[in-house]
Amino acid sequence: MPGSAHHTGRRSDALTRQRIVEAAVAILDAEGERGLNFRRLGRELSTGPGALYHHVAGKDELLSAATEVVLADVIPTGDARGDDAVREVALAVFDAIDAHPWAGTQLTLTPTHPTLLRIFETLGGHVRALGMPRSAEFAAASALLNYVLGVGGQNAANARMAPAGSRGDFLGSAAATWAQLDPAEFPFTRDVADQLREHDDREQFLAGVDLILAGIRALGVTRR
Amino acid sequence: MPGSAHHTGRRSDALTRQRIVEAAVAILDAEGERGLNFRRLGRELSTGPGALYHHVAGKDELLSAATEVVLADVIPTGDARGDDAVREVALAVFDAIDAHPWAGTQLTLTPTHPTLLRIFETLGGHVRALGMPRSAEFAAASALLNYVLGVGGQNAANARMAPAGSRGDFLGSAAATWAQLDPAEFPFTRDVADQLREHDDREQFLAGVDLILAGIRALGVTRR
DNA sequence: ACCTGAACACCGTTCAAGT
DNA sequence: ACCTGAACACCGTTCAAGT
Repeated sequence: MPGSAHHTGRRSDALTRQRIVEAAVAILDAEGERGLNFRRLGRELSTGPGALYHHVAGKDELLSAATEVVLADVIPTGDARGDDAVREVALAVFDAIDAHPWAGTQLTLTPTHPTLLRIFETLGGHVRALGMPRSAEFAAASALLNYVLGVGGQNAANARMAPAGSRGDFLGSAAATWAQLDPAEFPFTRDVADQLREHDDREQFLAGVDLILAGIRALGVTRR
Repeated sequence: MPGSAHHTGRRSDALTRQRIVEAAVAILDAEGERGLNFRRLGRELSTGPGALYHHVAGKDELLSAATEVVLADVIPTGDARGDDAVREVALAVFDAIDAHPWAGTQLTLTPTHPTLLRIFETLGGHVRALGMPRSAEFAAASALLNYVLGVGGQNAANARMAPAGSRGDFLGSAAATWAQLDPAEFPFTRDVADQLREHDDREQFLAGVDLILAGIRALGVTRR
């Protein structure tokens, strides 16, 4: 933090793109997509809504920038290889969306988001290292990305329905609903109601990643 | 409409929930989420926006009902078994979302949508028939559903960016962008740019389903 | 009971006027 | 150049008044 000696209040700081995006992230984390609007954001930064347009193009760009902020640094660039490397990347994205559900919504809504490209590249690199035929790499990396985004989107939607720490209640009542379904029409869902109540989202997410990884080995890997 | 003494408007039929939902589907199919609003819908049905609230609770319920209309009947209840049955269900959902992208967005946004329960049940029933251990069935069915929803969400987002028949151009220019990426930073994505241009969405979707199915066989099937 | 459409409460965005 | 906030154009929803 270089610069000014007097640090008396936030009003003394100039309005910058970075401060706007950070304030947006704070509002989004605290209240979700619904809480963010330009009047509210202006109030938070002690200015009017119009001022923000000197630094961001509009709401879409603001949401995109906020998503970038919370996702850009989470993709691991460690030295893990093979299945573990894929798991590590997938989990990092899962955890980031779990912490910032609105970012998950955003990613599923904007297929051109720069962060998606970086996730795809990282997954693809690790998939390539598994030794599939070239012709199957693209499909495998896409499958992993789409699965991660699918879970992220559902996670974000669930967070919207059970915002606070009411997650347990939400799962519990959903499980109760499942348990009371007509056994003739919903035999499977009824049977797994207990597993819904007790399951761990993160573990189950990883189980899905492992399923795809096992499929890659079974279908695609050149002999080892 | 000559001779009509009591009915002064030009509306030929009474306003019903079904007619409203059908008109909404028509607008959504023609112009996407952006084209649907209560004033427009009222105009289409020769009435004011307020009249619609006598038949639908609000916009959320209207979108939910519209999604149900285009997805309820597509889930196959045929006599396919095993992997083919799973593929059939997944493809049916894929095709429905491909034909009505806004419905894909809706499904990824509302995890409690009744259609999701039916898709989950159907997938789960077919997964169970594969003979996995009970403890793994829930995770496998969830993985399939999340993958289907992930692809559906991305598909819907792509449709929003390339609305008309401009899909080829969209893919082409995306592939061109990928081909020009920095080979040091994006080696994988750069290499698969050609595959992006030439790939078939439906085939690639099915490849992902097959990956998960192969994983189920490799990891979970009881028969050894 | 059903319908009507003006009115209300928002919210993204613009722009003339200020510093 | 940057900021301000009133104003504009929407849009979901409500409601008093009509049939």
